[in-house]
Amino acid sequence: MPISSLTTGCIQSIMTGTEVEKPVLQILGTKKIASGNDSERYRILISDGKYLNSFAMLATQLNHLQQEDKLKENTIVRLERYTTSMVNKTDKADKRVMIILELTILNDGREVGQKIGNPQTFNPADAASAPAAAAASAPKPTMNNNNYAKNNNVSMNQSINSGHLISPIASLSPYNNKWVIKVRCMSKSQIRTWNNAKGEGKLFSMDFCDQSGEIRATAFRDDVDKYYDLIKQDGVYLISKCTLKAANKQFNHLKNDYEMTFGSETVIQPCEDDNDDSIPTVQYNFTPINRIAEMEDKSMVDICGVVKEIGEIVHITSKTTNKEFKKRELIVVDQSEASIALQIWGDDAVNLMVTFNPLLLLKELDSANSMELKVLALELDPFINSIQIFLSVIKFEDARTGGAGGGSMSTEWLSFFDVRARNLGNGDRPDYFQTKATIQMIRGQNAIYKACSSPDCNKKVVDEGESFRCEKCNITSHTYKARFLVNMSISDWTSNRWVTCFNDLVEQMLGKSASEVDAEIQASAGQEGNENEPFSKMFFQSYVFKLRCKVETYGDSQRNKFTAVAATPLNYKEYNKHLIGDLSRLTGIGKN
DNA sequence: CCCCCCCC
Repeated sequence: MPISSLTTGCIQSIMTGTEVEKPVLQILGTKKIASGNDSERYRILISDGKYLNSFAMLATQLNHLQQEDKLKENTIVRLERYTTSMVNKTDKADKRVMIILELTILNDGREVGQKIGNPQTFNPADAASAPAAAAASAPKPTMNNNNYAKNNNVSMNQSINSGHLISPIASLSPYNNKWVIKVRCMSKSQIRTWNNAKGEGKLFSMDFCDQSGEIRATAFRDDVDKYYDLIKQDGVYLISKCTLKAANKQFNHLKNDYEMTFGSETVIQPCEDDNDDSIPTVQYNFTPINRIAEMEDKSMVDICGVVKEIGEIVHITSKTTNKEFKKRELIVVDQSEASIALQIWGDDAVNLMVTFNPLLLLKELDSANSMELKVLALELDPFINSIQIFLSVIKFEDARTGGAGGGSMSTEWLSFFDVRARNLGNGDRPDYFQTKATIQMIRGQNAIYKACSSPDCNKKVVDEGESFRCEKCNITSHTYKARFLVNMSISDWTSNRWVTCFNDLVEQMLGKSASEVDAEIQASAGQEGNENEPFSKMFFQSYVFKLRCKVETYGDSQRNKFTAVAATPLNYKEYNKHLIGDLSRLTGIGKN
């Protein structure tokens, strides 16, 4: 590879505001800028052979280059994209810094082996006296047609801009409050309230991006009302006068050392053109679903998949905080032919259906061909809105162990033998596992109970003959709601257990509602010994049971109580895949 | 100024 020649003298043009397209420069050094936390930023000493520029920074998305040691001394690079920004220093003149957004390495530092030319530190004061010389020696600098750079020169709305140029997110810091950023909203949270020792209030936060990076912003209290409806996902905004502070990396995974807070001074102006392609849309880095199990707990992943199953909205009351939650679970599959349960909480779970087309999505169940999935996910229009949800950065709970908090499809396969051998059910929290099992026996007696007729209450009522009293709702009604609560003995390949199966699962397995069965039983009242008959359809059916077990104490005896939380009809293709996986793990034969 | 992330 011949050594590339540098764009001699271009630093003068760049640092005085003239844009040079794709300049070729030599790196003479890199330096990590001290920062208060584990996020890094690198300053680069860069040369055009004539001038040195030490006010160049690497956009954080390029940090990997430094970490991979690709920016060694003497390396020659071509800047594919960069931007400059005026940094205001109160005691001195404004200073221009250069932020490198994208570069190509032309020659390795060792290959070049030396500093090219005898570059001198560029001094803007000198430039004023001799501007022509450098421009003449540069190989035809042309105006940079890069959109981002162009935007820097667009005359912005004076009301917020006060004549300042658009700054890249990467240049924001707590020491600089004279800036306007032009950003796209990548995501917006729900409104959340808090109530603690320090007081109460509400907030929402949103993540913004531009070409240089990303940053989180949070609005509190009155600002929530002011801005919540204004900020829309994918919208482009001009924003100024926020407070910056160090980002708390524990909760904020964006690539930025800082995060910002809206205040009374803050000005936000929506841009007319949300399609402005100078401001990037959300960038994804997809992880195949079958790799998630290998990742560290609580890792952040982007996934690209389609919905295989859509759960109902479930209302939950937290046992620790007594707070009400709404949840919906989706099963998502991707090209890796793996699936994972995706939990969607709060209003997101409710609003999901609005843009959802369950028919189209469910169609994938039958033609689960990995090649087709990709095309459908990316190109079928009705998918796009819903798919966006999965494309977003999604936090999966412990997908590996299937223990507390695991998604249903990531639940560990364990036999009843394993469960006993591992002493499961003895912890503070219940244990979850799944096994393929066949229903051997069903206890028909008391398989249906009379539940409170209020829609959200399933509590067993006190039967007062003519009326039914719910002690939870404190109401008495003349009607009740029949619900299943079935005990059945199920057997896997190692052993059998009595498990409790709640209403929805039994209705699903039986294809009949508890009310229908209740009516049948009433109609044939008096016939003894036929209690199991209504359930005969379920006998000897096999399912993949997802089970919860927890040791409970009854008087002075303890018993491991098993409850079915899901029963999926056997999909032999999938189950065989699991068995083949076990075989290859056990024997080392097969997969790599 | 939040920082909770729930449940079966």
